Amino acid sequence: MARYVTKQRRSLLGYLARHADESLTAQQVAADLTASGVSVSSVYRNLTALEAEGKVRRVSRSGSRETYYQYAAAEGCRACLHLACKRCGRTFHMGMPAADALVDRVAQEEKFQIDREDTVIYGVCKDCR
Amino acid sequence: MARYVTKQRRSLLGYLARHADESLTAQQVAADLTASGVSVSSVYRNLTALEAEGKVRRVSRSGSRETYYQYAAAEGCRACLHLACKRCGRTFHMGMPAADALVDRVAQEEKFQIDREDTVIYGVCKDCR
DNA sequence: CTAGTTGCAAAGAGTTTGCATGGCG
DNA sequence: CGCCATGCAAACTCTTTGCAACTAG
Repeated sequence: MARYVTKQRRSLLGYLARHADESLTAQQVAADLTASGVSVSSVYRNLTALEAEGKVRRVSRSGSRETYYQYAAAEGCRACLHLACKRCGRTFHMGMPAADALVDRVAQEEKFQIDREDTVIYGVCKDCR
Repeated sequence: MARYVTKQRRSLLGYLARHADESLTAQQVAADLTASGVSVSSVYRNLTALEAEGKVRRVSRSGSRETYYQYAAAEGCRACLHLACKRCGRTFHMGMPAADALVDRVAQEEKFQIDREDTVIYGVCKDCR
């Protein structure tokens, strides 16, 4: 339970917010924040804490060995599906109507209940094509 | 690079085929095959080789730190989307019509080109609800 | 016979943890 | 002040690699 607002935690949140639409490895975050005077262990510990709090999401790119972290900014973020570009690494939000339609359709046709929070759809965004 | 059919490779393929609808960590595979006289390094090396050959897919479950491997059996497997149950770990194939519709819709509405091979949709299957 | 493979053990990479110190409330 | 959080380094876990022996073709 993170009760204290330490400067390290603030640094991390600030950093994540500034990279809200990217997915970063713990390594990258640690490397960048170490320069700002935050220890590696603090980065890991806070990342874990924030994930438990739901403020950060842990995604994983296929083909890569590392785990990626991503700021779970907005509230509505939890209700929409995410599209991750394999080229630029940015994340996009799928429009609600489209997302709803998809979830409903799969539920009906495949009898499979999609978990919006955990699902990340990979592909190539319009800018990278 | 010509490939030899060694007993280790055969063991691995057999094992994977027997667990075709599950996703397993390299660890699990290694542990089980070690008992059958296959060394850990061979498991890793063959898993990597098979992934390069496209016979095995590397997926990753959100919330988990490890990488999961899964047998990419059928050919048509490459063209359809995958649904992974978070409860039982099994993988299902999304019917082609539904998958096509989804890919097309996202391409149109979001201008995002989905990569069917890399995308794994998480949720709960009908048996686990 | 030749080149791909294997096992083992040592080396790496990434992440976690114990403990004394430091800082928020 | 009491407690949680931080740093640092050691500990760990998972995966990769060097090398000599081995084997499929």
